[in-house]
Amino acid sequence: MNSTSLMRIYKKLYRRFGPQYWWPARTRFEVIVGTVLTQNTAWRNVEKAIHNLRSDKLLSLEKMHAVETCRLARCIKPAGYFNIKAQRLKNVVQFLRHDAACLKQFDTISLRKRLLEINGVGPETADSILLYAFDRPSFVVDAYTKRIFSRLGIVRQKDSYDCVKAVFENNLARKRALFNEYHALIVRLGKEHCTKNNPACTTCPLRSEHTYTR
DNA sequence: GCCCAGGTGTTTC
DNA sequence: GAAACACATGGG
Repeated sequence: MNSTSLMRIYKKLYRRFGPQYWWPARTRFEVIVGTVLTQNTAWRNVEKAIHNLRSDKLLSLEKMHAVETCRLARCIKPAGYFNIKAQRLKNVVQFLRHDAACLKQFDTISLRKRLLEINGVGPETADSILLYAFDRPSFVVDAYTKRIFSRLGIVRQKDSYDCVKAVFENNLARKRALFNEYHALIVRLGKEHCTKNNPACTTCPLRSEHTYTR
């Protein structure tokens, strides 16, 4: 594996799919809400939950802080795990209310550590918040990333989150815009070509990247 | 009815 | 550490 491979793959995806304009949300706060709601959940279900939150005018830091957790849970029901996610949203809101003002002074690594201290914010959620809400160059690894790049022989399925993240961050220019577009394109590819029971297909833009050893 | 989807925390070994 | 389990809805 080398840096050229990752950029070549990126360019193939970009040529095929074009810009993805991520994260799909109207505000930074909505981005953060989405990162929690989409945990192990199909995005279409997250959209229903976001719609409910918008209808109930809960898509702001102070409104979400003020609302009762059980009402928040009812609102986000379509996104699944609603009791847990309602509490997780409350935890994130609490963090933002106390620390939003001084977040700018932290470097990306320190900010990531602070985010990971929030119960309900794991590495992927933290990186998504950093990249898509805070404009920090922190590469996001998700299930699609592992599935696609392990099939390409670039990482292993058993590799840790931080290991896969390092492969990308150490072999790409540390640019927010690149990390943003790359992850978005991986998700686009994953949804259309790399679901669990669809390991390879003739229209996959990366079909020529597979090395078949036997 | 079963499998899957842009994870995370807790428990247990 | 890492494996097993709980958390839950909606679409294919």
